[in-house]
Amino acid sequence: MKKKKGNSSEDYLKAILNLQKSGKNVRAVDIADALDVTKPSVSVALKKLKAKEMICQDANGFIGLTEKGSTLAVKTTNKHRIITKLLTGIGVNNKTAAEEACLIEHAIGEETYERMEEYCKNNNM
Amino acid sequence: MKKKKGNSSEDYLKAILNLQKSGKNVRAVDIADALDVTKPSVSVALKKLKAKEMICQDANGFIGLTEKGSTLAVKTTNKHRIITKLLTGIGVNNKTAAEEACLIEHAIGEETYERMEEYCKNNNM
DNA sequence: TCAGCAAGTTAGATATGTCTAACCCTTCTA
DNA sequence: TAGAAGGGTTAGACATATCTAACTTGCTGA
Repeated sequence: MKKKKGNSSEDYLKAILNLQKSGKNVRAVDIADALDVTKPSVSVALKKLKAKEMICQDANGFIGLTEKGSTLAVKTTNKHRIITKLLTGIGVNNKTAAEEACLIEHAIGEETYERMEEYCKNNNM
Repeated sequence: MKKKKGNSSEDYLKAILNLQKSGKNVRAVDIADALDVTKPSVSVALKKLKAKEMICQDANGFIGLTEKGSTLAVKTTNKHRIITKLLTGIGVNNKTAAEEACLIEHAIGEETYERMEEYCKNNNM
């Protein structure tokens, strides 16, 4: 990942979910690499996610999503996927679409997300 | 306007352009009302816009857009309009579409904006 | 004429998120 | 076994945007 900084909690959760899918134990450094931020940034962000009971971290530093965190991570990931799909659908290149979807996903609410899902379904996207 | 805060320079320019269109002289308080922020917030924002030569303010406090500011304001307004159109096009209600377009417009670049324009044109939106 | 109000500004604080510097631990290795 | 290397955390600073409090200025009305 690159350029645009200023990640939100959801970006961190999304990254954690993504790393988990790759099968390895997730550590803070992995997240730092994935989001292209420094370790302290991750450390601070994880502290907040713990306070919100979104993640848990064991004695070895391995990070896991709680029920709550997982739900939000999945939701955010789905939003991201749908927005990317819509953008590429109108001709935006894949790379740009994925990057901008990352920013747009924080701007859209439940209603818009649902309309987007319907739109994709109705248009076989 | 309501809810979501954290306006960018572009939001202020857009508001100024919008107020100008209504035909009255634009003052800082008008912007504060339009964006639902306090006078100090506007004062600080305007100072930055002046530093970037986006606006000018006469002895009476009346605010005008410079060539540079006007160009950006128009561009941003167009972005906003197109995004709103696309959102309502997939079934999002007008109010939500307008509010979210305000946030999304800062997330999309030139390429995406052009693709959106083309899409609207090709679909008679 | 003087009090009061509207408009604009500055100062100081809060909230996010990021960075560098520095420090603590643990494990690996020469 | 001592030092390097890797992982994690804290402290302190910067940038952005917002707010409240307080001050200045100018106009208006009794």
